[in-house]
Amino acid sequence: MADCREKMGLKKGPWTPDEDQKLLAYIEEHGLGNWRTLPEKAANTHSLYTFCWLQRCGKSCRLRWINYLRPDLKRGKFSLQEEQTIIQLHAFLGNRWSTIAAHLPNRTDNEIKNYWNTHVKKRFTKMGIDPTTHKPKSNHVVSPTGRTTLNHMAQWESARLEVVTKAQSVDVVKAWQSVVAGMFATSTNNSNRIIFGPDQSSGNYELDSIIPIGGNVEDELMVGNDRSKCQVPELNERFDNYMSLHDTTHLWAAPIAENDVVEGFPDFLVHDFDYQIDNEESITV
DNA sequence: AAGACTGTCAACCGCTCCATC
DNA sequence: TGATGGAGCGGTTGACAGTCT
Repeated sequence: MADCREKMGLKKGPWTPDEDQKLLAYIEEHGLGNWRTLPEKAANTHSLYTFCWLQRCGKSCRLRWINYLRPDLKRGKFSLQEEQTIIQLHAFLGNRWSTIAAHLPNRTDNEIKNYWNTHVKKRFTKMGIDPTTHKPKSNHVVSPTGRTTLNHMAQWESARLEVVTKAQSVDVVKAWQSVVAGMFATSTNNSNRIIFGPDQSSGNYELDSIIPIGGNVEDELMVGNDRSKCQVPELNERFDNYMSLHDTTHLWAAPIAENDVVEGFPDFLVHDFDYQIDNEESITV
């Protein structure tokens, strides 16, 4: 494939400012359209910036535009809010970077993916939390009280819960909470609750296209009368993960003993966040 | 000072999805 | 209804910068 492209005279590797200019000029003039034929069109256009051929495949052009040239892109360090949103959404959606990116305005899926892999994933691993499942690793070293690692988790969880309360604009978070609430609701009054339902067109339960519908929890989600089981397998799994974190509350909510350090991790301090979490009192849920 | 190591991120690759014919 | 091709996605790579020894 690459050889074929090279034979066709198409270039790969880092983009030059000149190439960026040509691509921008073309998009400004013609708008976004057929990526595959764009380089040919750009090359044939008698615009100011097309004296030279844009020797890139359409795919490369699309990527360059989406990840770098788009004018609405927000570049630079992720804010605390953004990071927490990513963690929250990842717990629910997994590696669906494009879906996660859709909830972070002006950030690209590639950027989020990179951030996850280079920052968050590493931190989770250090905390003894499996970054894939968001569950504590079973073989992670803990103190004899079993409390310390959980304390770190608790602080992360505390921050996470904070964003749950703050990030009301993130509809997936809201919807997720709605499901969690719905699963344990005993009231018959469901009129104001958001409920997941099948995609209207396909009839499938699709996490990418979660839509609030009216109706009854039992009809749309539950398996028989069992409120602990959802008809969406992936949602069940994610919900289990969510609950597994909460299940530890009775352990880590207890007062922390002094000098309670993680064995084998002397440098593993109160928390290893890049950001500050106020204090340990905030742990209680 | 220099080589080794590590972290970051832009870009690529291969695959799937989906629209069109 | 199957074939085809374009768009988009997620995993991976590699270049480069920064840090360590």
